[in-house]
Amino acid sequence: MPPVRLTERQNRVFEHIRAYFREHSKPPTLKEIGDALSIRSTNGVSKHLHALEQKGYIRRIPNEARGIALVDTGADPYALDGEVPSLLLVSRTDSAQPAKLRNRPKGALFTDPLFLGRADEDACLIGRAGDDGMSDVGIFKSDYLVIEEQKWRRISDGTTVAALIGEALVVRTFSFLNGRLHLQPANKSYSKEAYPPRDPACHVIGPVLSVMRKL
Amino acid sequence: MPPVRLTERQNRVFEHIRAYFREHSKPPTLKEIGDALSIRSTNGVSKHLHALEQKGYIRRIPNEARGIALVDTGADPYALDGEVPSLLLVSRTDSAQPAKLRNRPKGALFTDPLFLGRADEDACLIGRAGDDGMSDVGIFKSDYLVIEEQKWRRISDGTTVAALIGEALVVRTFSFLNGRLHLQPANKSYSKEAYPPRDPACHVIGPVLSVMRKL
DNA sequence: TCAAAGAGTGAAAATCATATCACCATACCC
DNA sequence: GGGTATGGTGATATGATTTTCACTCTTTGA
Repeated sequence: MPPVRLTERQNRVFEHIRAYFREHSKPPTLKEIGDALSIRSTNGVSKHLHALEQKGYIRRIPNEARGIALVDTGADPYALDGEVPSLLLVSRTDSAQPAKLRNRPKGALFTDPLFLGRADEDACLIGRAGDDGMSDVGIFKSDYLVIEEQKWRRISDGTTVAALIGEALVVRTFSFLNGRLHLQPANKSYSKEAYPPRDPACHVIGPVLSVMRKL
Repeated sequence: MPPVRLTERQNRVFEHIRAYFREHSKPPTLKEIGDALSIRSTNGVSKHLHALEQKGYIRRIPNEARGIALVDTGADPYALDGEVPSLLLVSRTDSAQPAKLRNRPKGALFTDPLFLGRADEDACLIGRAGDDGMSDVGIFKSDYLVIEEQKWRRISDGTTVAALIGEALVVRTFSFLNGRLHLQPANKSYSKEAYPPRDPACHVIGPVLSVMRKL
């Protein structure tokens, strides 16, 4: 069934919710909607929301503060313009799906060949450090990392690598001992971890070639 | 002030907020964060949020349900037009002849506009850190530094700057007090120095915009 | 004309969320 | 040993927000 038409007033309410979302990245309260549209009673607003929900424009979560969700089917802002990227800046990826690493890039950064060393440009990508586990060696959360994608078998012990652990991209010192991948943080307040090969909770992307930080 | 480092626990809280945002398009409540991280008291969560706010990772809106906002650190959609900026890599220069800084460059590095921020490309150059005076904040000897040339009078106190002291190019925290230029290292084993303006032994080049390191 | 449906008021009740208090424990540094 | 930072528990107070109830008014279509 096609979405039912909105009355003029209902459309105003709906548009205000979208505008509020754009500005605050969260839903408004009933009172805030009322203030904006000069509706003094939250109940008046509540009835509009009920109508919008019936007509399929929003979803409500009962008894929850700001429990309004847009049912948006619209196209997401794929702001990315396909330029001449040097290295892909990869987005958050789950360790269970490492193949998706290059899927939805956040962008691309021009990178001088100096920072790639001898590595093949096409094997390199850029990620951002997800924690401060290596802050003792000067690699901090959100630093930009030039990573050379490489199978863990070819990485020698003691190499600084980037790895996905769950949804986080972290930097660690790599070693392979007793049939397990060891990821050692430099910072002792972080804990050392070891995983069996092919554990979906852990994917070693490859050596970190360079680190870049915007101050 | 560069963003202060997060503890492992604080990082977990921060990452959970981001994950919640991705999934629900709105901020979580204190209780929801607590449930996810096994913190039974909302006060425990509250303290984490306070720390995250102090360190500049989030912003809180007092007395508001879900009053958490992520401080925009995302890749700036700086849809820059033209070429890839190529910055001069300067060579050793004596502080008494700062005008010679660009004279016999060692080379040039392609540098993504992201690392220049709003600075004018032509005012920027690249130098290499000459000592470990800022190793405590993750800037090490021989790191590549993107420096915006700027007169010291226009630099505000607390800015991280590059300066020539004798023949060495060093990174320090700048301040101007009692008619003297103060250069404060982050590392305690280095000594703080102060110079009168126009002392040939010291030339402040300008703010350090970015740091890059080949591993 | 009369009954829905839309739009709204005002207030109280119920629940959701945040803020604040006191107190405990561990680690680390001087 | 004392001070500070971190990471907690649990209770309670104070707001913030949503729900519900009773009632009014106008528009609209059969």
